[in-house]
Amino acid sequence: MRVTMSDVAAAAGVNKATVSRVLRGDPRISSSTSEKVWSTIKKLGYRPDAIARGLSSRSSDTVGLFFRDLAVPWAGEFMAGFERVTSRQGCECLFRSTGSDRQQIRNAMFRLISRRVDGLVWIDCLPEPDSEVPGLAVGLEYAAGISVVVDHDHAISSLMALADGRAVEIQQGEKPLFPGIVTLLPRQRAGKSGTVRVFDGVSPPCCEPLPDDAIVVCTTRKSPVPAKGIWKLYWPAFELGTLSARVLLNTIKGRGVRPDTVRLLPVLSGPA
Amino acid sequence: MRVTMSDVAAAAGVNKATVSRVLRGDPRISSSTSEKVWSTIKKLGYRPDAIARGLSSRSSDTVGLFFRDLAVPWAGEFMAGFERVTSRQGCECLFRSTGSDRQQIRNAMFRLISRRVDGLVWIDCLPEPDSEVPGLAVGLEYAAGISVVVDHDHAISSLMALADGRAVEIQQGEKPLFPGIVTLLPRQRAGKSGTVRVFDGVSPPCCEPLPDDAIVVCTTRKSPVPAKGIWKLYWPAFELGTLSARVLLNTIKGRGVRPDTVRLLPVLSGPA
DNA sequence: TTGTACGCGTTATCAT
DNA sequence: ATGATAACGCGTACAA
Repeated sequence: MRVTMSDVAAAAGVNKATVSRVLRGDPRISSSTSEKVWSTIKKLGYRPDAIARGLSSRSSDTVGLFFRDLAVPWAGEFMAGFERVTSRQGCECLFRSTGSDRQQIRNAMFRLISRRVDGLVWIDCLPEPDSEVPGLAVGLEYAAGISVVVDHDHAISSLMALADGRAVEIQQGEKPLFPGIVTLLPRQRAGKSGTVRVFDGVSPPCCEPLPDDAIVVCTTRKSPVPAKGIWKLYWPAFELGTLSARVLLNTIKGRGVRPDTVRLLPVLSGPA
Repeated sequence: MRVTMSDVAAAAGVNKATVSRVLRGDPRISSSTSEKVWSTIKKLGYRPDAIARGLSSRSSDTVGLFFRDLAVPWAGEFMAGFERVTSRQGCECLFRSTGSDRQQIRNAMFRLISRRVDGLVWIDCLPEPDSEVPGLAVGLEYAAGISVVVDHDHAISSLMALADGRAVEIQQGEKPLFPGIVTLLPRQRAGKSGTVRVFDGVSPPCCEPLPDDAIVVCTTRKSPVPAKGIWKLYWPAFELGTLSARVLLNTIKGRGVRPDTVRLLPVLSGPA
């Protein structure tokens, strides 16, 4: 049988409520009682039960992550960042891969809500309006609420600066890191010879750029390192995770977060 | 206020216990009562509370995933596979990135146990012995329990078959998919000219192989597609996820699973 | 077939 | 500063 709070209370000769207060660090507990309780806690190897706590406190220190598609290469890195922040706050994370079917998404959402999640993160999909808990959109802008996104404009600026008059060509695969970024490319003539070739979601065909050319691959920090001599446009997956976690936790705690969009800057970095 | 089981019972004019039985599909409930209860459930929009259920049933329909390093490119794909199976069974998944520090790992473990997880998956790290719940090792073999791994021997066989007398060279990056596979390579002379060059965790330097050569990249299904003309050795991340989930759920349900190692075969597939 | 009553482990609200 | 006790929402023997 597991050691419960009652066991501790009995062994320490105090009331359950007192134990609870000691655990929560209630200031109006005498240091003698506190020590007594703590020592019995350690002696008995007591560990609080998060489920029971959730039942009576009506919240669970748990958040849910909804991915439209979990099977993207940056998912792990994002979650790593997210988890780093939440775990320090004693908060656990559930995840779901939802796909695009609205009904399935809602089913998944209700399941998590029945788990009393304190908040939901919607990654590359739009928050359902009636989620009953604080929500945060990641990747897609969401005018009706809070969202964290990567700044595509800044990516374009960096590329144009690198091009410095040369032509810029962007090639994207099925699952690009910067979806739709091509439409942001200015429609101007190249003033210099040479081309900046950008590969997003596809491997570059060759790694030795021609003399005037520059090759840029879009990648996350932890992806397998591409060969030398090429530029990297980092899509900040990890940072997106840590930032999302901070924003969500603040929202949950009710720290003044109003509907807004937070933008993260992708970093263009030179060849090794 | 949320709709609870008592509300449904009161509205339907029956006892809480009856509602509970209807929900669990207890056969000894009259169909008339059952219909009555179901209709009130829908009318009131009642949704069962998983936390409360967990408290009284002493289990939570939740499992935990421990990654030594969550920030690997295949993490999402693995989780997608895992989640596909668990979600169909009404089971939710928590995740943690633990790193290699033993104490931190144990802390995280105790946190999840206090959440009453029904089982734990240890991805690329060894299960702690006193986890109190069923465990499953993924990636690393774990003699003392159940593990699911990718068959490195089979990978080598496939490569040797492809080489067919040519030399085989394997280059690995910091985070290879097949760690340690180089040591499995047979130490025999090449009988033919040409080389099979294998890249695991690093991008191939060039994508147009020499006439006699063959280029192989180790990858998962959903990674950005490498250029044409090269072979792929698939590391079955998604399948590893689905299989792990099945094995773990069976273990939890106590379906005869004895200490054993399940091996998944990587697939070597020709150039597009 | 259905109702009663207690237990699950904690938090919170009264008292004292 | 601490104790007693009632929620919290559900599962489940046991009774009817």
